[in-house]
Amino acid sequence: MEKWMLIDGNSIIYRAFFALPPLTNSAGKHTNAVFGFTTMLLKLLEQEKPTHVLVAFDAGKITFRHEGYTEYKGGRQKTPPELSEQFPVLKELLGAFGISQFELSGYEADDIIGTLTRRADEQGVPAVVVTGDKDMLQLASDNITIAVTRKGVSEVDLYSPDAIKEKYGLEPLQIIDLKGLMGDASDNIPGVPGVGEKTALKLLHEHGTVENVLDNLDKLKGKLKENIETHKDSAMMSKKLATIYREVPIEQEADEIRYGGYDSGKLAEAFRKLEFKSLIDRLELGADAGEAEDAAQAAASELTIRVIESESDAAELDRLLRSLGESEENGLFIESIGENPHHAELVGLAIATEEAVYVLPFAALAKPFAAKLRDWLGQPDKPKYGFDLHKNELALLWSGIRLEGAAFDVQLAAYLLDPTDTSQTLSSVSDKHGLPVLPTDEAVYGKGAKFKLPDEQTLYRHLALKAEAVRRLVPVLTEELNRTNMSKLYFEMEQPLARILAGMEHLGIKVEKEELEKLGVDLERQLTTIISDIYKLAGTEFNIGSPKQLGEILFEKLGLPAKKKTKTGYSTDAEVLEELAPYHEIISLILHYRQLAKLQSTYVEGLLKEVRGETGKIHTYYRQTIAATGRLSSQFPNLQNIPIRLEEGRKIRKAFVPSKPGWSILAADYSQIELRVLAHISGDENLKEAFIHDMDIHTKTAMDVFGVTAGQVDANMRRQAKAVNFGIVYGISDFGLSQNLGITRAEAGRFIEQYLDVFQGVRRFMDDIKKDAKRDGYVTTLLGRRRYLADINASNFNLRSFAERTAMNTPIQGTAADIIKLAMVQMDAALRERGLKSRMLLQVHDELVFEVPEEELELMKKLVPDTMAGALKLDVPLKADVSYGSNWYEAK
DNA sequence: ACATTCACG
DNA sequence: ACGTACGTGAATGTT
Repeated sequence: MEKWMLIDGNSIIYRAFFALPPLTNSAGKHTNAVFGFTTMLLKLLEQEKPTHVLVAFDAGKITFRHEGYTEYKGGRQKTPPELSEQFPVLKELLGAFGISQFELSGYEADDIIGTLTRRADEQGVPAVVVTGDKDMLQLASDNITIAVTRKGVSEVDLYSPDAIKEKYGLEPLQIIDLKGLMGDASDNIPGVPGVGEKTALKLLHEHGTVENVLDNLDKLKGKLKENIETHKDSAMMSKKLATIYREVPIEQEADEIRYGGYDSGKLAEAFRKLEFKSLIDRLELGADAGEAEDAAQAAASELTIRVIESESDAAELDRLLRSLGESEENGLFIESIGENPHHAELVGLAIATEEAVYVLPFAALAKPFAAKLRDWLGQPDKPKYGFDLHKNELALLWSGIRLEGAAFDVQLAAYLLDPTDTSQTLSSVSDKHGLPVLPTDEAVYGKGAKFKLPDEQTLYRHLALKAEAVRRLVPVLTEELNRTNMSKLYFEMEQPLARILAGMEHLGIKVEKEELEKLGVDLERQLTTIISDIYKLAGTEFNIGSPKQLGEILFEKLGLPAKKKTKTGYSTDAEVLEELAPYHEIISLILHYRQLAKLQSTYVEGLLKEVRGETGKIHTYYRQTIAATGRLSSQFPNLQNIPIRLEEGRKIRKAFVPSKPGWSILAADYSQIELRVLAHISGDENLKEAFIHDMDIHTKTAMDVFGVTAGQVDANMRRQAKAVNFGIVYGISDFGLSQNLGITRAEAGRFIEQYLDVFQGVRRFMDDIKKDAKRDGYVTTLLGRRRYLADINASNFNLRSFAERTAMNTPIQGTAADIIKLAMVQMDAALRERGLKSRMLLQVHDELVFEVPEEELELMKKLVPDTMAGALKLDVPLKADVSYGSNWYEAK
């Protein structure tokens, strides 16, 4: 039994575009409308099971409707570019689905669909029309059902003639009369002024058609009568415009829109390009199923996989080593379980060479017979081409196996090529750079609670495929780095840094548990008191840590004025509470509670959990491939956010001590590195001058912005100038600055104007960088690090503004990140060359922390700041301040 | 799994 | 008119 499904392409893609939040793939292409269209399509295909499917599109701008009424669809906003670019994508995707598409010059999608429904009626074939437009209800009949989207495009209401009767009390064809009277703002159909849906329905229930209403005008009275009288031509024309034309000369036969189901392979490929991962999973098109599975199997079957498990495989091992000796081309993949490499469980490794892929379970690598392979891993002159070698090196180190000789790291390179791409699995990197489909780890291992290693055969095959993917990605990414001028950045900075980080992390920093415990006891005592005080003031016990319960107490029970709201309820963040402080004494207690609770849970208890029993040290894990600006990040635990701003929290730093008695903690931090970078890249003479004379930059800014002398700058002026400087670095907006300073937007705007007048080079930089970003789609740091800005040309104000601020901030923050990374590479070399015992322990964005033996203290007090200041030559001097003490707190 | 809050530069 | 400061990670509560 035949069943047709006729889809109003334009209407659905428009609705989907406005209903879904912006969505882009990693190449920056907008995909939200296509995604919405696709989910709706899949749902309806499933629900309706049509034998024929057609998507109709409007063609061209002028249709026959414009002939009588040139304003038809006038006043419409131009289609946003984010949507226009999705039309060809959708058409291509429909191709992959195997779904026919029609468009016919001079006609709209409605007319094509109207014509086909007429045929369906004539032939007695059932059809469903899918649209976002209620006009189409006029096509409903015993054969024809209209599916109108609701809630964006996620659901549809089905209208049969009976359903229309029930809802409007009208026959399908009377929908045209309805439009004639009430008009349609979106199509610029005028109708009759003052007549909306209610009135129009009342008139039609009485008289049936527009013509009859006009014939019976004498039965009406007042303003309504007058309106219809004067606009009767408009009513008739509107009716005509709303009438779907059902005689479009369509040559195709029904057979040509027959739908035989989609080809999984083609659809999977199309979804992958669009990065519709959830849909791949939903249709089980993923790498663990169907075509992709076949592809993976095919790829694996083309590989020669040699498994080395025990001493009896010694011959294979020799072969591997010979292979590695003959050609330096290889691909190394080391599998470990767990995010934290300090605790990772090693699973196994695979090495791809030109002739075969060798796989060893980790147990085999640890055995005596594998000594030669372990040697190979540790030899700096034997090149390794790997994936996340930093993590590999660290994980192996804890098993006493060294990994040296990094020649190329696919993950690190992929990060430089697009630091905003958050999916850094080998499978996604491989996919993104055009290699054949690789099963995802999730497909092979499962995720979360379901994580499980598969049988050996599957596991070995997976590792082999990954090693082979690494081998094949190396030349591709090397070439990409060349093309984007990032080779130097990669080979001279990021790759050497990876090893340095692994060394710092493995070394760790000593923490006095007793010090933290002491602080913990003290905090506990204070918390107990404060909690009972809060309960007393609230008149009830509740969970202070629950924003929901706290909100109820403050804003309902105590009746305090609610300022901000979050998605889920009242906001109770510090900013809100500070404003409420004058109203009730409970507020300051809550703020104090929050502060102490944070210290206790995150810093006392959290850090204590991370101290290794054997050594009394904490080992953080720096991640080199996370931050979009090029900064490092720190995890397990984060040692880049140890309290310092408030004295109570700052005491936490007393627990961070040197690992050897008599040594010191030495810390050096860059002074105003971001503003110095700005002075350099903007070339602003005034700002450069300020740094060349090493002036207090906030005082200098206050002098220029307020037009006063140094002596006239008071603390408040300096504070405001400091906020302006922060704003400049973040990509200034008057609103942001006004929020920060608690002043009006107009005042903030004047500050900014004043600033940009005095620092005209900065103004030029801000303007130029935005222009460059719009032209190129990315911005770069001084050393050529790139960041793509997908939304820089968006029509959505918010998205575009965000991208513009990012365009201004990234070169500044990113260049500062480049500089300290360079300093780290140089410091590491300096310590080595001079054979010093001092060790670099931590990096906190603009600060480096060392432990230093007594006899090297004098030297390091000079070497560290000099190296940091000299890391990169700028047009302004760089400056680093150094301090030291018996612990990190004292090094201030 | 997601939202809120808050610690750092 | 739009409604924001840039970049992170961890703990806790809620769904």
